[in-house]
Amino acid sequence: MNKQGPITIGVLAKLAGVGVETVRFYERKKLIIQPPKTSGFRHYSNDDVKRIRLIKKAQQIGFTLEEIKEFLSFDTCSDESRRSIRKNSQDKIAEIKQKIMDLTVVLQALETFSSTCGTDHEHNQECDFLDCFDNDWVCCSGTDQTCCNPEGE
Amino acid sequence: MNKQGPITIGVLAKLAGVGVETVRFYERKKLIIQPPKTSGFRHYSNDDVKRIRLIKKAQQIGFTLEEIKEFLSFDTCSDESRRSIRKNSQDKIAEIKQKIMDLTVVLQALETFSSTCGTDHEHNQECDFLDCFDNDWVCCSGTDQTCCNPEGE
DNA sequence: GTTGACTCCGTACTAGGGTACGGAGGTTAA
DNA sequence: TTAACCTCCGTACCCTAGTACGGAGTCAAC
Repeated sequence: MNKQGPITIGVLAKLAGVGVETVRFYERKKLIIQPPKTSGFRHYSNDDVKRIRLIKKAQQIGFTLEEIKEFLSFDTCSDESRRSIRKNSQDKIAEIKQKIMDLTVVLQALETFSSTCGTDHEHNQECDFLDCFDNDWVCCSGTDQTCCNPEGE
Repeated sequence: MNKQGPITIGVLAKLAGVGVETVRFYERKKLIIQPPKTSGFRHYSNDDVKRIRLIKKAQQIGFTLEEIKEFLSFDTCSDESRRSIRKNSQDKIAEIKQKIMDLTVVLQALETFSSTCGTDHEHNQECDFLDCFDNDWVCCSGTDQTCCNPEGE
């Protein structure tokens, strides 16, 4: 697997899809551990590639580097980490669930908004996005429609 | 509703749950429009409170201020905004769907991890978080379990 | 043994999203 | 009418997450 010579910082960066400076930055921030050096050059392992890919994935989803660092400290199932996992991952799960719910609500609002305001229908009134938000994102529906009322859809 | 006197910047900030400096910052960034002033002081409306709450909510979900600004330009269903909505909201919808999917994947991974490594079960081996990630987040399952194997659950 | 690509390190800079400062003037209640 | 508090504004500073720079050393191939 590792026949192409040592994984230097440039190789690691390429494999993980980041810049060399980013790798050094993560080292400074203790997100990855500086590996042993051969004549002054860092030689990484495949785990470091995985680790950086994990960091980037977690970031995309909305975790900060500080959170990811904590997250990565759960890397083995030792007795001492288990307590920490129980405590932290439940919080994080609740947070993610909330985020998913919020996004779902926004998605529905945008879809409704887009399929009413976004069409060429005649509208009898202005549709106020802020009011939709304030009304738990209920937009353009209900008995007393005050906005974006498409005719006979 | 508005009997307690004018909504000055401090009142607005308190009502919306942000700092005064944040309100001024949003004004500079054109996320809110500077309201008319009475003897040099800004007097806001209830819509501004809604607007800032919307901004904070959208931020929590992972939108940048720049995205939110674009988002807020969909605020009415006027003829001129309708074209913009048609063009932009479909992209935004796709983006949100992707975000929800990513979060769902991480949620499942965290739940699996938490319910195996996070329990008091005896584990026959160390559980490697990086390996779980690398294996499409499939952790502690499959025919050749290499980690975190709870006994008779 | 020189060239070119790569790596070393510290330091500086960038963009996004605020937060703090400080002097001047307005407002309100004792 | 004075004190306490609020607001004005520009500017400076902070943190996060990188990105760039530049001089020096290393390596591999020709």
